Amino acid sequence: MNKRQTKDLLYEQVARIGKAVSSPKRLELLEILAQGEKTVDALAAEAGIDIRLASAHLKVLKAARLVEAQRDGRFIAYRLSGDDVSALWVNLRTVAEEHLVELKVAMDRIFAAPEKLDAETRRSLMEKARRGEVVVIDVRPSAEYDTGHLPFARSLPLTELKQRLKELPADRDIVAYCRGPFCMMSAEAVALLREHGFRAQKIADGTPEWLAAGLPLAES
Amino acid sequence: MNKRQTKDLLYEQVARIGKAVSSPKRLELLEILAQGEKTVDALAAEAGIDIRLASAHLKVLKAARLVEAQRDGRFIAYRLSGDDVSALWVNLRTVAEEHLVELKVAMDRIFAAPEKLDAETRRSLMEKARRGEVVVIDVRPSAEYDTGHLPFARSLPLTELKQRLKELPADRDIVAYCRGPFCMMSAEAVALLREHGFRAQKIADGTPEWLAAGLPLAES
DNA sequence: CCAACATTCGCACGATTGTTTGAATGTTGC
DNA sequence: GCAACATTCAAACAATCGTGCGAATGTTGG
Repeated sequence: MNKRQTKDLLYEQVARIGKAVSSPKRLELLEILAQGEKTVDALAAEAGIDIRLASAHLKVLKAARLVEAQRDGRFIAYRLSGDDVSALWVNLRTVAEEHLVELKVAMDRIFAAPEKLDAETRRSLMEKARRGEVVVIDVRPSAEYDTGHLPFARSLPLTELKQRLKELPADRDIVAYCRGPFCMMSAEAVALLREHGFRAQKIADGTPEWLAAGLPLAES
Repeated sequence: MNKRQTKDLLYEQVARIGKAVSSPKRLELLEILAQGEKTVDALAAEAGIDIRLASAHLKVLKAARLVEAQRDGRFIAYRLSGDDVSALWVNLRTVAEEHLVELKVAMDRIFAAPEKLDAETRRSLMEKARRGEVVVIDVRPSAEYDTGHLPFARSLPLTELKQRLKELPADRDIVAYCRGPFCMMSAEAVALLREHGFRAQKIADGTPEWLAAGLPLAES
């Protein structure tokens, strides 16, 4: 085998990963899976697609070894096959945000305040949360919180927020986060909190971004 | 616009990046461009494709804003549009190496000794090179060396190596590197050096890997 | 066996992609 | 205007993909 054929073979393998992440729906599935393992049912519902289409996309992702499946009773649970896959999603999205003007303007229009964090801000937020100066709330479904969450964050799912407002302090800053920059749950939470007189703001980070930045998550 | 349409729009933008990196040839072009800017001619020759096909692929990469073009006299030079693109290439290749068994066995077969480096080894290598305990040689074309190279590395292109063997010490370890894990130039250099009695070994890193690891490059 | 979850198959439609080839067109330096 | 580099166009072929839908098939727990 000559040099060219060898090279072609190598790049072809990497392109398998590229092909797997070349579909919007598959990217959405990856982001959802970055929040923890899910069943096909849950994934299809979350992504707004037919369960059979979800199954087909998952098959592609599995063939590229980006996800793995494990049967759990009557269900089959899918999960990312490693933290590096989560990091790849963050990397792809970051490159897109950085270079694609269309994405920039779309995000500016949807999310009024971006609240991107750098390494310094992340550490200082964690410090303030540890000292109780701010309250960090995780507004994702509690199952995703259980899989892993920001240190010192408490679980307060968006669906339960309205009923549990009294658990929050009115005299301290509240910081909400959800799945990441594309997720709208934290924005909705902040809107609701401000309506009720709380001092609330959101951050763009989710657990994948936190992890990709080399910071630790908390479990349970 | 409802929530679903909004989400679809966001993921669609990220998928533009995914589509751009879903072709083996485009990935090869990206890796070549990660070594420094090149003309269409040079890229086509390096990747072993027709100049018109290279032009078409570059058009796709430009549409995804992964590369930029600049006219320089009669030539048009292409370059990556940022270090994050180089990091994306490293990330994609790493995920592929980590998860795709086919790629693992192919690389084991081609490159006998992988010589992957971790953060610790990288720093210690740089230290030893600084103290002159080892000689680090960059066997890429000198133009690529000029764009950026590992600190304390000296340029010794593979094409000139045979004629310049007397410049190398016979009593010290020689470490060769080239474009990265997929590049075969350092392996060829090591084979040639050992034939002539030198103590030589290669490392898998190229400048993109060095950069992605957060380490500095040297210029000039 | 039944119910629930997941996958597969077949079929369809439209759309896109990669590649090759010949020819023409732009752009620049001289 | 000529030569050199780059891009575009047109045509053609094979191949793949996304999607949607109906139906069937596996697999598991009860």
